[in-house]
Amino acid sequence: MAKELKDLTKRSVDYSRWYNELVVKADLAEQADVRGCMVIKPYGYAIWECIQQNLDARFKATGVQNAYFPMLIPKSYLSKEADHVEGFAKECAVVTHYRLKANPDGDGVVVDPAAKLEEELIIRPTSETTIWNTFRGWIHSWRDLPILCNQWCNVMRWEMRTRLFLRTSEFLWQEGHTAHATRQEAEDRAKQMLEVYADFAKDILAIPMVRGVKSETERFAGALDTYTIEAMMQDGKALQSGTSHFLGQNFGKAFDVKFVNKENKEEYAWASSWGVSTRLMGALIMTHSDDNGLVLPPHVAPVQVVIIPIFKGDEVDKFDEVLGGLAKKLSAKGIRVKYDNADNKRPGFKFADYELKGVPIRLVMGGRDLENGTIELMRRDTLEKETLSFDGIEERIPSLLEEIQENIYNKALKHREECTYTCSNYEDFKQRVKEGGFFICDWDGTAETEAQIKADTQATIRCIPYGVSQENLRTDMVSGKPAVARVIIARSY
RNA sequence: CGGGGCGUAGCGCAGUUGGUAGCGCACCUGGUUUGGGACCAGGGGGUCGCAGGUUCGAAUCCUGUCGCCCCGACCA
Repeated sequence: MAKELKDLTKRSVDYSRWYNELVVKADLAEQADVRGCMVIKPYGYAIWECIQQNLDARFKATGVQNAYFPMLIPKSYLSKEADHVEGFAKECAVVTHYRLKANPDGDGVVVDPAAKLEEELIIRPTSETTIWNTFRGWIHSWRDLPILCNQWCNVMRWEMRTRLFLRTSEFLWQEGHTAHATRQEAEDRAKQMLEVYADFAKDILAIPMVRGVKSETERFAGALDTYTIEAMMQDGKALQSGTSHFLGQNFGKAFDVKFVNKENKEEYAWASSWGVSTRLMGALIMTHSDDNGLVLPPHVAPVQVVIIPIFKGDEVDKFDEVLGGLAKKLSAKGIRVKYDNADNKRPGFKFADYELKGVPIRLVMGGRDLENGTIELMRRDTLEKETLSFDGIEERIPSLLEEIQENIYNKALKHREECTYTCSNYEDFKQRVKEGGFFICDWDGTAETEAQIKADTQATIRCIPYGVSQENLRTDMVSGKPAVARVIIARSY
């Protein structure tokens, strides 16, 4: 595996094949038999749970509460917001019948034509419509606002081409939906949640995110503004990792959600929505992995420390006592630790396997160490080995985990910075953008220019980034017209 | 929906001018091993995607059909 991966990355011929192999071999997920769908395996799901728990706590700290809305949406709801339906209509799975019957011409079952639904139901591609239809009954007065709701669920979008974690027909996500009495409040909430996402990505996933605003063509269907966090993968491509939308009164109007304000006047409610999905798993994998497999930042690693004894025959008892005790001490410190004394796998196999799975720290003790009172420590991020005194080793682990977390983040940040360029010559741009990287360019603000760039290079405007000066704008490199914004352009997943 | 490719054991593949269906990994049994993915011996497992056709004989040739993968358009 390691060798195969190495060859692939070295040649850089097929980053996506490397990615696919890694996802499968590291036991994260596999392609389901059902078209475009994915089976998330227990190890992959453990990482997702860690993401869920941490994000959920952050949402709640901002006053958000969890709720659940139905998976099936009547077709008529979807047609109420014009832009929204246009954006999603092409990728909806539709339920038309509610019953099967025995096949009269042979084996198996067939759809019972008598069980045709009067109104078709759509499997949710996102829940704005059904939630705003529900909000109508919840919102009457300014005193009912704001409503800050989130749901963890699955959604379905019938994508033409799918890729494990990055784009599957069905995916797991959270979608937050808020209703507010004022435009300002809704807009602030959309921006606030983007910050929550960016902080989470940095603190937990060790992924540096570019925050910014989408151009009109890249905006969510039905939004007035879409805010985004964009990460750079190791091949220099961008990955949109989370979005937050200011929806204005579009859904308030479409679903007739009105309230009486403090001045006793009727007004439509203002909305935001925001989401991140299992795509974050893809971001995690493609940001940090190396030739030996996955590299997990300690804060998302289901196993942070693995302890492996090397023993002959029935010597295992001696190690169980010493290393079992160490495992207990570490887990008393809140560290997720695994003691692997299985005798059906050789040590070399275990080393390679835990590296493949990205476990941040490995502790190994053999007969020599037992005599000398030492233990070998290896950190996954640098692959460096060190022999340390066994006594007090547990004191060193927590700070080392933090150090690893930070190092992984800094590595990713450095890579992004090294692959971010400013560019004002279109011929030069066309050559270089193929190789990947973020290109900071001045843009004339027109969709024509965006379309031209996409047609020539497959690259798109990722966002108008925060933290990049918008002063002294020059001319657009494509049209030569005066620029209205400084944007990041890149090829993306 | 366009352009390319592939369907042979659980997975990855070979199979020449048509002639007894094979290899590696995984699996099972026994033994020796165990400081970087162990070795030896033995064993089980396949209507060659499906349906027709040509032929004494088809995984192989022909026709049809179904499914999957890759590259585009669509997209978090």
